Amino acid sequence: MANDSLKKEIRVRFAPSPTGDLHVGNIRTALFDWAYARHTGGKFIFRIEDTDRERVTDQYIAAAIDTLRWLGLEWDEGPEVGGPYGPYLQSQRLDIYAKWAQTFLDNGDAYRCYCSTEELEARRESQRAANLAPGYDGKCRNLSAAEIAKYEGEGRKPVTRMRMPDGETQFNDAIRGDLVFEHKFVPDFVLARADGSPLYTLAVAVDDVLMKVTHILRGEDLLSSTPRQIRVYQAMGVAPEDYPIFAHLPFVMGQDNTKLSKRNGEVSIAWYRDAGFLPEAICNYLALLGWSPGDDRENVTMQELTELFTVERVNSSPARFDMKKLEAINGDKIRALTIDDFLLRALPFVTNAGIISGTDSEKAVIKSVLPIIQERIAKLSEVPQMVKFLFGESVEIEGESKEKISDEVSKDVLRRSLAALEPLKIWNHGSIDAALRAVLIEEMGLKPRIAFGAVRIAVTGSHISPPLFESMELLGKERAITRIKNAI
RNA sequence: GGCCCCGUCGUCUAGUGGCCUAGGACUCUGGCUUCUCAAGCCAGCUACGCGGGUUCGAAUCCCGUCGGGGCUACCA
Repeated sequence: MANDSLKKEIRVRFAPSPTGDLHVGNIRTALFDWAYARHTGGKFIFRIEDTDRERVTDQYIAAAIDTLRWLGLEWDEGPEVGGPYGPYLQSQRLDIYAKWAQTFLDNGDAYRCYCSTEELEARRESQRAANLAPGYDGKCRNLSAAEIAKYEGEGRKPVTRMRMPDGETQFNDAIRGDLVFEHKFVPDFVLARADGSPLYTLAVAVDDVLMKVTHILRGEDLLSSTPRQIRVYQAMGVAPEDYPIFAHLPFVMGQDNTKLSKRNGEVSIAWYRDAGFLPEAICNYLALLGWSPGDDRENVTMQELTELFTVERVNSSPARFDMKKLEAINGDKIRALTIDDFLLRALPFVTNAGIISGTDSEKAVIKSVLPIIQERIAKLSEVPQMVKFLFGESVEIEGESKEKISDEVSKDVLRRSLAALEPLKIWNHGSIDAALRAVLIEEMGLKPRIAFGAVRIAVTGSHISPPLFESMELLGKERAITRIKNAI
C-alpha cells in the first residue's frame, strides 16, 4: 500500500444506498473511508448508489448528504461539490452501465437470460431439496438461435447475466488476508434487468473503475460479492494490478449480537443528533469500534484520527454498540467545549423545548448558567431541564420533591432562610452561602443536605439542580425570595 | 444445507512466542470528596470458547471442535 501512495493518488469512496436514514454502521464505514483518505492525503469520494429507485428516495439522499456534513466528513468529490468523474449519483449514469453491459454481451462475457423469476425460484427450490448449492444453473448460457427465437416469440424479455468462468478468484483483503473463492460457489449473476437498468454488481464495479477508486473500505456483508465485482473488472479489461485494494470492515452489532436495529438501540444518526450527541463524540466513539490508536488513548479528535488511522490497525472481529460508552465520551466532549461553543450547540435544544424564544437577553442568561451545568450533563438534551428554573417568575415543584418540603422542619428551614436572605445587601453565591449556612447549619444544627435540600426545591423546583448558591445568584434576589415565600 | 468471515473481562479494546501472576476504557460495586445531581480521585469484581498438537516456552503458530455472524435475489 505504501508503494501505491508513491505512484498514484489514493482515492476512497463511501457509496451508500439511501434506502433509509444513514445509521451507525454506515457512518462507521464513512468515517473510516474519510479518515483513510485524509490520512493518506488522498481523495474522499461520496457516491450515491441509487440504482434501485423503488427503494431509494430523494428525501433519503438529501438526509445522507446532511448527515455527512453534520458529522464533518467533507467529501472532495460527490453530490453538490461535483468532481472530474461525475455524476456521482448512479441514477444519472445509466447510459454508462448500459454501454458496458452491451460490451460484455458483445465480448461473450455476458449473455442474455430468458428465465423468468418464477422458473428461477422453482429451480432453486429443487436444488435446495436435492441439497445442492442454490444458484443459477447456467440454463441460458449457450442458447441456440432457434431457442432464442422461441423465447422471443413467447414475448420473454431477457436480463443480462454475467458468465463466471471455471476456476477461482483470489484476492488479498487488507484486513483479512488472502482469500480464495471457488467459482462453483459463485453462480452466474445478473448485471442488468430486462429494461436495461443496472444492478449493484454492475454499477459498483464500473464506477469504482471509472472513478479510479484505489481502496474499497466497506462492510463485511459485501465480502462474498467481491469475486463478482472482480469478474466485472476482468470483463472491463482492467489489469489485475490496477484492481482496487479491498478492506472489509467488521460489523457493528446491536446489544443482542444481531445487526443493529430499532429494537436494540437507535440506529439513525439523525436520532443521535436530536438526542443531544455531539458529532465529534459520535465519530470518536465509532472510531473505537473496530479500530484503536494502538496506545491507551481513547479520546481522539478528528485531527488525531486522520493522523493515526491506518487499515492495518482495523480489527477483523465484529463490535457491539454500547450506548453507555457513547454517553461517557459525549460527556467528555461537552466538558471540553468552550462556553461560547457550548452555548451555540445548546441553544437549539433550549429553544425547541420552548423554554426561550431566542432573544439576546435570554441567551445571556443561558450563557451565564452554562459553566455550572457543563460537568453535570452527558447530552445536550439535558440542558433544558437544568436551565429551566431561571425562566419565569415562579417554578412548579415536581411531585416527589413537593413531599420533601411539606414537613414542618422544611417549613421552618424556609422561614428562617427567608429571614436571613431578605436583609442581604450583596447578592452573590458567597453571601448567600454565608447567610444560609449561619442560620441553617449553625443555628438550627441541621445537616447541610437536609437544610439546603429544602431551599433547593423551593427555588429550583427540583431536588436535583445546579449548585444552589450559584443558582440563586443567577436567579436574582427578588425571584429567589418570592419562590421561598411561595413554598412556605 | 453450502460457501465465507469471526472468537481476549458484561462491552470496546491492547497484545503479532518469553516484558502477561494479560494492560487501558466504559459499565458495575465499594470508598473518598460533597449543598442535590454530576464531575473528580481511590479501590474492587470480571477475560485469552473448548480439545489436541508444535516449542524450553503460546492469548499469540498449526489442526480439530464448538459458538456467533454474513452471503446464498432481476436488494445493496
